Amino acid sequence: MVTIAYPNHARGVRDNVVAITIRDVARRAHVSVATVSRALAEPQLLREQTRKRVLAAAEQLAYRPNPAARSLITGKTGNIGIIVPDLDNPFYPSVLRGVQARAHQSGYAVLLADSGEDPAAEENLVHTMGKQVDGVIVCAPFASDAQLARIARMTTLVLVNRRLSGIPAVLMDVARGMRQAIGHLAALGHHRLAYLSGPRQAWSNRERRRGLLAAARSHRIQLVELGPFEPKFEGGIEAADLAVNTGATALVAYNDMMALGALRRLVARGIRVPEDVSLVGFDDILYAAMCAPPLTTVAMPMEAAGRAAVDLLLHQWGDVPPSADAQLHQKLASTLIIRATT
Amino acid sequence: MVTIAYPNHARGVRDNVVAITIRDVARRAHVSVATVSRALAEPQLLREQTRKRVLAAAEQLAYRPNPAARSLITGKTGNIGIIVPDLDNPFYPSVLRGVQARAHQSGYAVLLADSGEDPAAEENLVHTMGKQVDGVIVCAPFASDAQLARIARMTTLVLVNRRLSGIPAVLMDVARGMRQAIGHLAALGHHRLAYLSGPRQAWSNRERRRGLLAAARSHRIQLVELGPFEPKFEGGIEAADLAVNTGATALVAYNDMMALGALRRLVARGIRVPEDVSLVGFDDILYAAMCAPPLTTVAMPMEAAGRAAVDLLLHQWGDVPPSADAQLHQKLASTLIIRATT
DNA sequence: CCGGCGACTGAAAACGTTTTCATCCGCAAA
DNA sequence: TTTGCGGATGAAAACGTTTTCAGTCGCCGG
Repeated sequence: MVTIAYPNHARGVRDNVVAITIRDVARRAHVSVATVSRALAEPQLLREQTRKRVLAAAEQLAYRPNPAARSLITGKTGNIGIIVPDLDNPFYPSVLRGVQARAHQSGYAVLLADSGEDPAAEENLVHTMGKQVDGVIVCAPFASDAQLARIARMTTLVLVNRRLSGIPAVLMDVARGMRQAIGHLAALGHHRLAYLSGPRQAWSNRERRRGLLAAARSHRIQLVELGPFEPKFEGGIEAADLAVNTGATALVAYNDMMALGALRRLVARGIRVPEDVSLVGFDDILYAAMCAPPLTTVAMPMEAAGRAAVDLLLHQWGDVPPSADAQLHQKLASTLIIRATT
Repeated sequence: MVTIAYPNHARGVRDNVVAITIRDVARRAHVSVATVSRALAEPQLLREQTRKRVLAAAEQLAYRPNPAARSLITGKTGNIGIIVPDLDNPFYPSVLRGVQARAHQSGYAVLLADSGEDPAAEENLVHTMGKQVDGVIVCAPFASDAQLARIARMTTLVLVNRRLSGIPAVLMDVARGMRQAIGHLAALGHHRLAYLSGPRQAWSNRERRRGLLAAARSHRIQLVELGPFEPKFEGGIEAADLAVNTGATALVAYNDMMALGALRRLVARGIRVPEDVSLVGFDDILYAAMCAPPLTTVAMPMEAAGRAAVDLLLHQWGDVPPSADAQLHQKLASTLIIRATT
């Protein structure tokens, strides 16, 4: 009789690997499971000799605690969730990057969800993540205040780019960047500019618009508002077509994607940038520096925002308030980056 | 005596919400916990009357099973992990998007990790994710075969853009796109072209190079290979500078980021694209369509790859072989997208 | 010599599920 | 009437940890 050995991958690969538990380590180190647990979590409670013995045993067996079992009893998961509206917008991968880096650095894993810009989905996702995470970072330009408040009642929450009373948030000081931008434009001699608006309901659009209005007033610059447009390349194209008829000599777009669309459309129509029309974007996504001509834009510290969001979570947990500033709202500065479209 | 009510966020917000368990539901429905469990997992085992009663109770209490407890006993987590080398490269957010969409659709959550292009980190991350996930999707251009094999022994694994015997993978048929690209270039009258190489060790670079060699030979086109360069915008700039001296009339870049860099550099040096030099990229990232002139590129089905990767995981688990093709390696077609740089 | 204290360790409970096994019931077949 | 059987349900074990509580031991002060 011949036994045929199947290649590993024919069956569930790891089925042959019997998971090794805390009990195995205990047995090998001749101690109780409690001692093993302590050796890993609170080494100072153990005699040097015992601790070493346990640690050695754990090492030899390549022991890894089962997170489910641990989570079951501690109520902590060691995970943080992040919900983004649209991974296609380069803005979000950037904050994601910051989140993921800081989280791993603090020993947390990251659960990602893409809401597809649907506020209802956002709330659902939080439900689904529910007990899987210790807290959630939410980028939700479209969710209503009520929805966010409900979410905050279910889990520890940090908002990104959205201010809501009582909920910790990472905000970006658009006013500052906007002042710089308008000042820059005014210095170049522009008197009339058009704002290419993003979605009306988007919190950040309202915020940027507000900053723009204030800055324009103080510089006595005429302001035309166009839109709303889809906050994407296509939206920018559409916006540019409308903008050329307004007599504006400078365009400020809701975000870089739109600015890029506008730029391309203007060039296609034979309008020179920046000679005929100046253009300013928002965000400073990677590609802003890569297009031709490179885009003048107000840089948002996206990665820093991601890190700050994680810090705010840690802070709420009293885990490790890494930067000791106990602010409810963390405000990050935005800066105008002058390139070649102005 | 006056009791001061602290605002919710001053303490752990959800501490006041006592988690409701399967026992609460059982009590309210006047059944045992076993019955509740069955009502949710195997409804057909219960009398209609009982089932309804339990479901109603669960609904009223807004009961959510504790995933940790469930995972502890079933050994399944309902999570899948994905490891990407660099979120800054728009390629990966795109596959991430596909992964996340398909995963959620199948009831799985997604754990994300960014390895920072460090193969050692990749292996570590898999360890860390370990029992947190049921399987892992890995985009690891730099990891060694041995490393990947080790990983495959620890968990269910699917590779993206990397072929390794015995490990399920999602591959992209670069040869096809490459043939189209070279055919296109040949038809335009090019006789001598330069390949702007990406990192030598990167599996996909070797693959693309191989496809290019074959295609060039069959079209009797001279080929100059430059590099390796950093597979980023800056690398493209560097590459362009070198390429202009080779007498090549067409450039094929390892990826779009490099192509974009090259494009910008060529234009900056007064070299007209495509009149003086043609340029072909790889990937079809979002920006490829947005730059000026829009980039001709070989489109990789990134989002589809993400979805396919999840399918391969499901398939290994026998969970729901959604598309019934039981292939070990899923090969997705790449297609030349002709825009304005050729 | 005794009482007590501090340092160290073990036994066992607890976390919230799923799953096995046993029980109960009604009904059809003998 | 008995026997057996299948369907519906419950009791309890099990999953792998952490944590509480109760020891045991050596030593110091009285």
